[in-house]
Amino acid sequence: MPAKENLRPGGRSARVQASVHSAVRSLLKTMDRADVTIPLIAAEAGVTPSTIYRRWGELQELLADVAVERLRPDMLPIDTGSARGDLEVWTEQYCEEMSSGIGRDMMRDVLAAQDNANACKCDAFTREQIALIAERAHVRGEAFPDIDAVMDGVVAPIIYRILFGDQPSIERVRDLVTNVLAASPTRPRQPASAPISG
Amino acid sequence: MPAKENLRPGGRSARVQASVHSAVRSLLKTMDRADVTIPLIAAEAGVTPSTIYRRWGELQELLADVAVERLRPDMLPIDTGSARGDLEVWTEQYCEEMSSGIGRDMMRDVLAAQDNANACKCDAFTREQIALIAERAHVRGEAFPDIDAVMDGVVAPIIYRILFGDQPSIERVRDLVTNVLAASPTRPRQPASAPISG
DNA sequence: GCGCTAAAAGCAAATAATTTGCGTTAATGG
DNA sequence: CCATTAACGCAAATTATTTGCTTTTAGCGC
Repeated sequence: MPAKENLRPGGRSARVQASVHSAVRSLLKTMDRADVTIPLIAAEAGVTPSTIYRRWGELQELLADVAVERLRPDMLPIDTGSARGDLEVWTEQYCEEMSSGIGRDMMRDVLAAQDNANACKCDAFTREQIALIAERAHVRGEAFPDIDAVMDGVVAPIIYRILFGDQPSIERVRDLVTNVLAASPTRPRQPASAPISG
Repeated sequence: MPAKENLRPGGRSARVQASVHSAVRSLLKTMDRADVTIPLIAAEAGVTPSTIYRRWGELQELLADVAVERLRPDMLPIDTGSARGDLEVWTEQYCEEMSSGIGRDMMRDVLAAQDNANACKCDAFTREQIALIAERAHVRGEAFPDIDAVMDGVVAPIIYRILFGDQPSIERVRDLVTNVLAASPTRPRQPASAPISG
């Protein structure tokens, strides 16, 4: 159970959490993640190791906790004037960020933790960004696919490739965007009239 | 650096590796993975802990090593007589296996390791299975999409959802298969849409 | 504000995991 | 069969983790 923003968000507790997070970020900048230990973080943060052990349990949870904060989008998707442009630009940026060494590491930290709440959060962040683009498209009167379609057609392939070895090229990313925009123009979810049994 | 099948695959070394792997599998059956430690595995396997430390470095690598073996497909994709049937049945089975508690854990172990060679292996396993289905389709004279298209359109969405919180429903899995078969009938890579009757 | 309660932090001792140096075993190659 | 050396076992040294207890302080009713 990562403490995070539950239980007693007041003064000292919050200060300790901030200090620990900051220590982790700082250490990860200068050393290999394999060499980062809880006692080291504690020293850097100016707290005792047992505080970290009691709050986060193990290094993995703490790293996931820090990573998810860094994966939180810090800006609105760029408005290019068109849905296609918005999605293309956002996707390329997202892909670049995630396939960078830091992005990969953060994603791994989030997925490696026992608690998958952080992974869900990352998914939610991404959906929110896409929802913003979709909303803008709607306001403009443009067609835009379902969020799930974008997740399946664009986000999932990018993440899969990053996690399982490949680095998606920019051309492939553009293809993914093209395909998802071509496939489901505006309808919520209606795959086809198929002979559904059961 | 997981030792695995490099360097001196002979008698004793191989025996130790097998014993350690078996010990890990055995322990994971009866206890929570959070409680599995290297000294415990060593005791179960009848080796000294330092042997494990020297060969695998850390628990995470050993777990990844064991997990990738369990993720290796142990049978050919079922031949249903048609490409669609083959892909549907294989996909459903794959999805079920991966979204089970054990499948999830194994995938997490593979992704959590520093060394991403194991993750690449998993990807390769999946591609091989799909290649077999594709080949059968080819022999039958049926259209079949590019392997990459299947990875992007079917495998990636399933894995993404499993990793990031959702469990894909069987209906969605069927939709994914339907869409990928409809989209790119036989050509390597052509995002165009043509009403083709197979 | 003031004190009460308990959550969270600190400290230090106890326990457990990891690393390391060195001697031994046994796979590999000639 | 012998030489070479990777891999193992053992045990001591180091480092990380857990835990019992004390102290600090946030949250809350008055």
